[in-house]
Amino acid sequence: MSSQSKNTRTRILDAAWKLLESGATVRMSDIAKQAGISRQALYLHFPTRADLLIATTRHLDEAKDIDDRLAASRAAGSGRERLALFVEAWGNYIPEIHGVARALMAMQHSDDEARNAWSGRMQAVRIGCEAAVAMIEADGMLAPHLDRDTATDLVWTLLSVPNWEQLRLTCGWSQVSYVTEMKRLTERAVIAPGH
Amino acid sequence: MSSQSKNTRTRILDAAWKLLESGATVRMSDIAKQAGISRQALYLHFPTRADLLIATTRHLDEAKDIDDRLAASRAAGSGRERLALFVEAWGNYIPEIHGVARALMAMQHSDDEARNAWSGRMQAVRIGCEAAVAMIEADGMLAPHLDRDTATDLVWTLLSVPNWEQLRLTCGWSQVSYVTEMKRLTERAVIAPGH
DNA sequence: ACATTTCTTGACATCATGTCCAGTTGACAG
DNA sequence: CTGTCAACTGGACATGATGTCAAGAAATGT
Repeated sequence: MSSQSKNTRTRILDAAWKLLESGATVRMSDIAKQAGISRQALYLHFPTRADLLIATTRHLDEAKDIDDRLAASRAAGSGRERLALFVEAWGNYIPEIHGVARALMAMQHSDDEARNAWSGRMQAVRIGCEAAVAMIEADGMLAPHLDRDTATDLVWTLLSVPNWEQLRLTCGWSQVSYVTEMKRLTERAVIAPGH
Repeated sequence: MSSQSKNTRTRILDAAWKLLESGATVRMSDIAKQAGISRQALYLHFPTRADLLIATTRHLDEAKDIDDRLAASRAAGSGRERLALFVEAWGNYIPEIHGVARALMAMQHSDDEARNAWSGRMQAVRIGCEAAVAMIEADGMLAPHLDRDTATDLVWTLLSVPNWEQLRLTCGWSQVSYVTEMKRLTERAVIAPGH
């Protein structure tokens, strides 16, 4: 892979990123134009649209240091704190990836590859949820009627991208309100009353 | 509109209903075949796919008496009870309309008409949420940091179809668990602690 | 029996993805 | 300077879905 090829690849990913960020419907030809190459050249780098979108999310993850940001919650001294830190990290990451996420979710229904890619990424988020829930459980603060899996399902679902879309875009909440309210809501969902 | 025409229309809607219920991807030609007519005849009754899907939801609403079922929560003696009854009514309605809902949500990104239709239906659900929240507020039990709109947004978001899909299909929850947990969760989300 | 509405058949337009191929350009090696 | 290789271009084409159009068949009502 020559350096020119790397440049082109990066130009494509940046172009896809920029266009998707704007929220518009993005065709392969739009991305090609934005990257300054022919539509066919896209297919020399990415065999399908799904591949391109998936590569774009990885590109974004790298650029935005998502791993580091999510890992920050590991420093927490309590389960409750860890949950709050995780909600903050993930909740503030959503808007940055929302354009790509949206495109990938829209393809889920028709494309297996896209579905697997997105579900894999969400599974990673679930692991973060589980770690916080496990710590809460270790602290003896897990709501009595919940087991760890169920509690993880709950937190994970609360933190889904569609929920962010609804509160933030449909209901018009600010990002700060969203994060604040999600911290409270996830706590109340899984931490035993009275703690 | 002759009676034969009515019959055909109904046959189409029933065909669409049945196919969508199965969860598969449904083309216009599939619906035509299932209804026993030509693909072109569909367009004599419904100008576009979106129109057909929208008509199918209305057809379902009628067949399933959704209005009566949602209205049942109006008999509640307290805000808390009203919320529980609403969660139960709507939560148990979701699986019955899920096939059509799924198709309509998938079209949202590309079709204005579909987006408006779906958003209109969701707005009706929001009104049900708001009624419950208003009664809770009147009972003096609304969580102190929430106003009525914000609390309604929260309950409404918790009860969204994507959340149902995630818990029920992705996480494998039973319908009973979903409803039970949603009752608890919506309560904890909007009712002041200690009540 | 006639007229009108409904439905069928088949051809066609459109739009996006993805494939194929012949030819061009640019960099680098000998 | 020249030949080679890889990346890229341009154009044509296949596919699959929605939606349109027009000519005729069939059923229905009067």
